[in-house]
This record gives sequence, C-alpha cells and structure tokens, in this order.
Amino acid sequence: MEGTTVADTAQTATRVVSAADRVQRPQARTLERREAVLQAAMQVFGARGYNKGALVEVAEQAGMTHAGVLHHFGSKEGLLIAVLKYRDGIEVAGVEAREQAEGPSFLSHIIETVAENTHRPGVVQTYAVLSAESVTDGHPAQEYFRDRTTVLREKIAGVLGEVTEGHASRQDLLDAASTLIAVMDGLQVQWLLDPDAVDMPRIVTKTLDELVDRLMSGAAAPSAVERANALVDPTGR
Amino acid sequence: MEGTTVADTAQTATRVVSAADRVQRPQARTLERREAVLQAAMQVFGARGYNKGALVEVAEQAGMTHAGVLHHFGSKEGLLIAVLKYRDGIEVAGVEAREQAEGPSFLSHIIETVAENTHRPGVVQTYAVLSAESVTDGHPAQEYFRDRTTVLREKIAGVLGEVTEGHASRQDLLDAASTLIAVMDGLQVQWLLDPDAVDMPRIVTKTLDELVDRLMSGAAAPSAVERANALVDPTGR
DNA sequence: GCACACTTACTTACAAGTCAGTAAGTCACT
DNA sequence: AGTGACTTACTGACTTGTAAGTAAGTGTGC
Repeated sequence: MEGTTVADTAQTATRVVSAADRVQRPQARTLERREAVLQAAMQVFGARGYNKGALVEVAEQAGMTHAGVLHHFGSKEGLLIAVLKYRDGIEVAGVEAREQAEGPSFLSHIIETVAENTHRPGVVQTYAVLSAESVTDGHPAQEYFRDRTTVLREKIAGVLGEVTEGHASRQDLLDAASTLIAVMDGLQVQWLLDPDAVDMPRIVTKTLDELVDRLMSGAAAPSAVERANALVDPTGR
Repeated sequence: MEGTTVADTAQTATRVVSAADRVQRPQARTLERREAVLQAAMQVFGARGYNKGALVEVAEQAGMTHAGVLHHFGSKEGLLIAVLKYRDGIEVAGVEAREQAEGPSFLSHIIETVAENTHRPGVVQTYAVLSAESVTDGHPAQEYFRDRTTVLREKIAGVLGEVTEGHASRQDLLDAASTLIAVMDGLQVQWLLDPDAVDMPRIVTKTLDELVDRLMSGAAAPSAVERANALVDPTGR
C-alpha cells in the first residue's frame, strides 16, 4: 500500500512549518497519516459513540492496525482529545477563511455554519453524540465540552450585547445565548433522528431574529401560560 | 417441551383463557423486584450510558446477579426498552395526577415539569444521555426517541394552535414546537455539565412566552444578521 | 389440608466474544 | 546508526448471554 518514493524526499526540506512545533520530529508522511486516523476516528465515534467505537475500526479505516493508532495517540482517550482539538482546528480554519469572528458578523457565521452542517451529517453526529455522552460519569471529554459551552455562551452574549447596544441586561444576554446554543444542539438531535422533520437553518435563523428583536424591545413577552388560562376561563377566575 | 397431560385436558374447558395465551402469572413480590431493577437500570444507564452501563452493575444495585436481571428482561436491549416504557409510565402517572394534558393547560404542565427536573438530575441525565446516544448506528432506542419526538412536536404544535387561535400557519406552529423541544433538550445538557450556568425553568418559560407572542403577532422578527450588518456598515453597502 | 405437578425466581458456572493496552520486532528514512 | 512508524502477537479485563441447578411458590385433585 505504501509507495513512498524518491519524489517525496526531495521536498521535505522545503517546508518550514514541517517539524516546527513538534516535540519529536516526524517523518514526511506522518502528519497526513495522523490526520487520516483523526478523520476515521471522527467518523467512527460519530457513528458508534466514544464508548462503543472500537480502535480496531478506527485503525482499519485509516489503513493500519489498532496498535498503530495507539502508537500515535497513546491511548483511546488521547485520541478522543485529539479528535476534539482537530475538529476545533478545522472550524477555526473555516472561520478564518471567512473572517475571524469579528463582532456582529459572528452571527451570520453561526447561521452559515448551521446551513453547512445540513450537508455533513457525520460531523453533526460526532458532535451531538460526544457532547451528550460527555455528561456521563468521568467521561474524558467532560471538561472540554463544559469549557466550550462556557466560552461560546460568553462569546454569543458579547456579540448580542454589541448588536443590541445596551438595550439588554447581562443576564438577559446570557439567557439568550444559552437559548441559542440549546436550540442549535437540540435541533441537531431531532434532525439526526428525522432529517425531514426539522429545517435547522430556518428555525435557528428565526430564533436568532426573535431573540435579538426581544432584546432590543426591552420588554418581556406576556406570560403564555396566563394567556392559555384566560382562554380556558375568560373570566379570569 | 410441552407436557400436556390428562389433568390439563380435564379443565381446559372450564377456562376460556387457557395455557395458549397465558400471560404468565408473576409471584407476589415479582413486580417490586422488577421495579427495583428498572430503577437501578435508570440510574446506571443515566450515569454511564446504555453501552457502557453493565448488567452486573444494574443487578448489583437491584440486589441480584446479572443472570437474574436477564431472567426478567430477556436481554440488555429488552431491559432498555422496559426502562423507557417505565419512564413514560411514571411521567404519564404524574401528568394524570395533575390533569391529563387537556389542551392549553399542557403548557403549564411543561413548565412545571422543567422546574421539577431541576431537582432530579438523575432522571434528566438518563433522558439526555439515552436520547443522544440513540442517534448512533443501530441503537435499540432509536425508534422510541424518533416516535416520541414526533408525537411531542405534534402535540405541542396543536396546543400552540389552540392558544394562538389561528393566528399562525401550521408550519410556524411546528417550527415553534421544534424550537421549544430543542430548547428543553439542549438546556438539559448545558445544565448537566454546569448546573449553575443556566436557569432552566426561567429560560424555557421565556422561550415559550416569546414563541407564543410571536405566533400571535403574525409578523416575523426583522433579520438579526441585517441589523448586525447595519451596525458595522450603516450606509447599507 | 395436603401431597403432587409444575412454574417462577433466582444462583453459580461457564462459554464466547470484544476491547484497550503492551512488548518486541521489522523496516524505511534521515 | 538510530529513531520514528509501524506490525504481529498476546494478555487481561470485561462483556452479554446460556445452561443447569435449586428453593420457594402456586394451583389442583382428592
């Protein structure tokens, strides 16, 4: 399978970045082999979950044995962490390509990401499965997801604050951010179970619009429960 | 296998319901033993997930061996299904005690349930973990959660339709229902990871209020992304 | 009201498989 | 020549599920 040829050797020296920040110097194709493993792991963990996803399956899909995978990542847990960081890396790279999350335009980035996710169920599944699995006792990705959520909430609240220009309290901003994150995450599960039942981009967009509009208005919506009760008993018991 | 004897023959005529469709009569304490297993299973599956939750642990917590558990439920998968149905049973019983989901008052029931859930992290975790795990390939609870979500969405959309009295289209009602479900599910994960970071009842209530208010108004909120862009470039590029 | 036939509710023991991780060796690059 | 990238081979810890046995129930006929 491996056809490492003379051609490879010629250009290893040309790359400045090659072994720059690595602790140990890897061979020419190492980086792409590691990446192949990471992609395989994303797919397997997404399809089966971290607990049920076996290293042999990851290894097979990356074209090596499971011991080879362990050679690169030390342990299954190490692989998980690497997958998570890799995913972040990809996402950041994607954002950077567009524009690195400058204030208000971060909102359109969110919408775009949701729309894109519609075409990559694998990525969505990996994230949805792992994030929920992470709440189990002693799960290795627990801290990762807790931190990630906190940072994201803070970030979204900040952007919403900019957009609404001081019309809303910090608490309302944080609540709105939590709501938006919850809608995105919750919809993913619904969508994975039944892709035709929900239109993720439309619903997330609507939610965001309503959230911002409400934040701007400064007033809370009337109680839905009271409205409902009034319907049942118009006299107002 | 069947030892149909003369004794049987003598009385088969007396009973209309004969051995053929006999349900199996359990002994006196069987029901509570089964329930002990179900409770143990809820706890273990919640804490560890279905895949990692071992039968031995469930059995231990119920005070028997894992073979005893299999005697009652046939297989691990059978136990999972039983747990899910058991959970529904409890919930239905709770609803019935209050009032069986009559139209508009279903909304206050939702809010009450969310508030109650704040005091039973175990139940929340079981649901959150299993529902997300169910999206993995060939998971035994997949159909259960798909159906459950569909029914719930339809139900909520129906109630929202009653409350808003024809002000909204069916699509908008379904979207609002999906949103509400997503918020509840998504918040649960955030809350499990960091209980102090989100106030579930408050946020769900707010979301419901805003959803109903928006549905009543009939008009969509202005685009948040456009508002944000206007901020960055007020000329309107 | 008691013996007999049979079932239920388990237990212990085991089979069979899966999985992460390790040790030692091979081979290609550098 | 030495290090990095593997493979092969193996171990040990866990799994679920099955088989076989046992004690305690349950219902029936007499």
